[in-house]
Amino acid sequence: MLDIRLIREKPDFVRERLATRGGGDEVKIDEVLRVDAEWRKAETELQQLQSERNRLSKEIGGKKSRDQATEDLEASVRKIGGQIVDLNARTNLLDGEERDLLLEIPNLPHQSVPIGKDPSANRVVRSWGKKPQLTKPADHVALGAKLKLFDLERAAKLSGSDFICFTGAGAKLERALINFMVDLHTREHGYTEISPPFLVRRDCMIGTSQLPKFEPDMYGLDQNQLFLAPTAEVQLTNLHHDEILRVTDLPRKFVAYTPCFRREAGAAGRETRGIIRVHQFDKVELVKITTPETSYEELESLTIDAERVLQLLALHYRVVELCTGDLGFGSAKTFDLEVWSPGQDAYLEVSSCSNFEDFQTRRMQLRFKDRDGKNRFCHTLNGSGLALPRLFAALIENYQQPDGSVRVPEKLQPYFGAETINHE
RNA sequence: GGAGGGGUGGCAGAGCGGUUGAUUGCGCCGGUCUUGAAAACCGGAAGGCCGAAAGGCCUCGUGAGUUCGAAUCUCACCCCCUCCGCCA
Repeated sequence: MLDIRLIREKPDFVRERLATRGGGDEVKIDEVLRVDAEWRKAETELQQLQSERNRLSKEIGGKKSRDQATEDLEASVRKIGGQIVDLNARTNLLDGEERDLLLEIPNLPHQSVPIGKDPSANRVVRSWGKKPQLTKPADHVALGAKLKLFDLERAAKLSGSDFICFTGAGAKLERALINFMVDLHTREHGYTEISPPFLVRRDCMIGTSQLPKFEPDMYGLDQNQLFLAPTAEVQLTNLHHDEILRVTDLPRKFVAYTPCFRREAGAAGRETRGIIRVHQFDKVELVKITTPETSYEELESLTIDAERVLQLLALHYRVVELCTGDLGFGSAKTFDLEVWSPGQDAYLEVSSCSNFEDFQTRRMQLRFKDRDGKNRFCHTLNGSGLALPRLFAALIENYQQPDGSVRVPEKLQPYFGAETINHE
């Protein structure tokens, strides 16, 4: 949520920054300002009446204690009371309207973000490793079938299309990757491991800005008013919502492995083959809660923490800085990690590392007391570290051998318990 | 599913119709003392909104009600906890 004061003071600046996203959201600013002006007018009027009531009530109290008549005063207060009720209803209505509008406006891109309409304007900031030399590489679907690593047909029996059922060595590889990543981030990168619930309340989903705008993409349990979390970002970022943290407690760094649930309503055919885009997938997520002063350094280090997974697995990847038009709703700046997929002959997004600045914390009232004793909104960041199905796919494609087996990366062998994955 | 208890400032915990936006303890910040720290002592600070400012307003889970006046009384809702039952 944007700061209403910023919108009041620099509406042109806000409009201009929003326009760089290309979503047309800048037109909402006029509406917000109109409602805000109306609300403030009503609020001021309301406060004057309340002030008057307080003054008269105090006077009544004084007179009563001296046994003096108060009928006239009481009548006046009653009259003011009626006006207050009406005006209060109005300010509440306007206030709610204003908040609803603000909740649907995306974050402002950071000044450093390249301007652009679509992914073609994204900027590759670095790449690591190189593509493996493979002649006619099989893609993960073929490899998975041959080695019986997952079974999409059987998954469909259970849950419908676009679900994965890992099997045998595939299930074990998935589990090995999870443990490998969580251990790495806890032992070497200083994150605290969390194992959160997978169902979350509506207000948490609003806090991290999946709602209200993206409700059609979410799985919800109407009966219980709960949602299946689409990413552990929701749980980890909301851990401290409605709190005032001490500055000495920051930054907080969390890592969690969780399944993630996405309806992806209307997702098109592109990039959906095999296990690349599914309704449920596992992910190891990194979240940081920081002060505003350090959040951009923390974004750099968070990205590097995620990259480290790919480096240790010796997988070629590149880091892409998203342009304004490709930025997620709440993000001010994002680096995507894209791993090389020989089978797709393309790069696959396996992580999205973003700084949300105070966009989420303003929604969820997450603050810290700074060294001057002033309460300020924290900054929040998150990134996958990493998303599993795509990492899985890239891994087996990159490590496939001429004989049809898959070699297990050295660092993963202690977790997997073998050096290769062979035919049964 | 059944029965009960409770939601107050960073935390714990008083207050139960009128200078109580709130006693106190812990924690926190500043100071004195100390080589430094601890202890002790003194002092400071709830959150938010409107306003250029002066100042004003709101908030004791949320909303409505009673009242001249509500943290305090009534009702509804939300949330948390305990016990019993069922269950992994």
